[in-house]
Amino acid sequence: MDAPPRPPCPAPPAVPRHPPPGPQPGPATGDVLQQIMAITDQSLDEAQARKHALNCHRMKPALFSVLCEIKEKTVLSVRGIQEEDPPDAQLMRLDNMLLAEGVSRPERRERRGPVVAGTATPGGCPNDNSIEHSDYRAKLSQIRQIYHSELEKYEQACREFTTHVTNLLREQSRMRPVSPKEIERMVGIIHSKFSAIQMQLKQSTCEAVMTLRSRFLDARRKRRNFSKQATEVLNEYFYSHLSNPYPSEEAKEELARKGGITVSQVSNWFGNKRIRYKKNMGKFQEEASIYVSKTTVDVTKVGIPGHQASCPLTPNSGSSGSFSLTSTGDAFVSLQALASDQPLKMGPSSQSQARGSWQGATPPLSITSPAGDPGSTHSDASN
DNA sequence: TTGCATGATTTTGT
DNA sequence: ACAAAATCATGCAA
Repeated sequence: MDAPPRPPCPAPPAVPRHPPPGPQPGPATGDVLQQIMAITDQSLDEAQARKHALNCHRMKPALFSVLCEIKEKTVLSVRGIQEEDPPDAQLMRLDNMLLAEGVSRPERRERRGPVVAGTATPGGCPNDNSIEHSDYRAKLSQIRQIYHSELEKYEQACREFTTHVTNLLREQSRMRPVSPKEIERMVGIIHSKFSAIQMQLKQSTCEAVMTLRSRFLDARRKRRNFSKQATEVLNEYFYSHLSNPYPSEEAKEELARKGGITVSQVSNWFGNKRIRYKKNMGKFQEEASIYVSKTTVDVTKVGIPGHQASCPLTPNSGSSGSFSLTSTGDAFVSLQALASDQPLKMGPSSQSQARGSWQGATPPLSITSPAGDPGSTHSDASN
């Protein structure tokens, strides 16, 4: 039982001399109650004086303790109903997302390169997305700023309101029983109300970030052509493995690293390339001759084909000896086939299931005449 | 403005 | 699950 603070009271008695109007319910308490009720009708000064007089009334302590007792009972019965709710899962989700998006943190000055771009790109892949990227960052920063300023506002308002209510309750505790616990509870209620508002803020911030993301980072909407470096690397691999243009996972990773693109982009590229090449080989004649001859030069420069270190990009189907020697020799195979104008034949083990569909498409390229008109030479192959 | 090139996604087949 | 095929949407040169 916590006794409420009592204001200092110099003179004990001083019972108001007002003659109570009407019939009296009790000798002294009725009188006091009447006076309390009348306070609201009086002027401020008069009420203040009356308040002081009541505070000093000899019955006040007794009355106060009765009030305390009654209140304790009612409050206990009320309090059992609603206790502090469990940590909100929704709020946690929002917090996590804001943290992940970098909105929760005040402001970070990180100057890191893109995630996909490896450090080992000698040609230096110019970040195609830099413009969009900075635009995105600017917008994100704007959102972050708004979020933080609003959050600060809410927090300040919450603090002010809490202080205000606390003071008010402390003030009132002189007149009615208000335990510190109750003040605490009230503060808790205020905080929960304000955190509900904060949650709304977080929610709308999340929505804004999502919209921004979809607008700026949707790769399909913001398609950028690959850098020359990337195209070069991919084409080199494609034409040097023309008989089996299915890079293994490791090969894809290496290609991605060399080209400064992602592995899935490599996969996409090969998917597109295979289908488009097959559809219209004539159109790719020139390109093919360029890359094949390029690889041939490389091969001659490197020396004996078949040396693993000379070309780490081995096709995934090259598990047996046949591919260990064709990693670079693939160009040779192609060349031989091209020279003899015959479709390429791979080892039986290396050409299974899906690859079969490619096998028939392997072109009888004639790189001996790169400038030759493709339409006349291979019009049959184009469909 | 238009048509083609090209990267990404979706659908379909195995 | 993976690849082919179809389709979408954008980039870019003429």
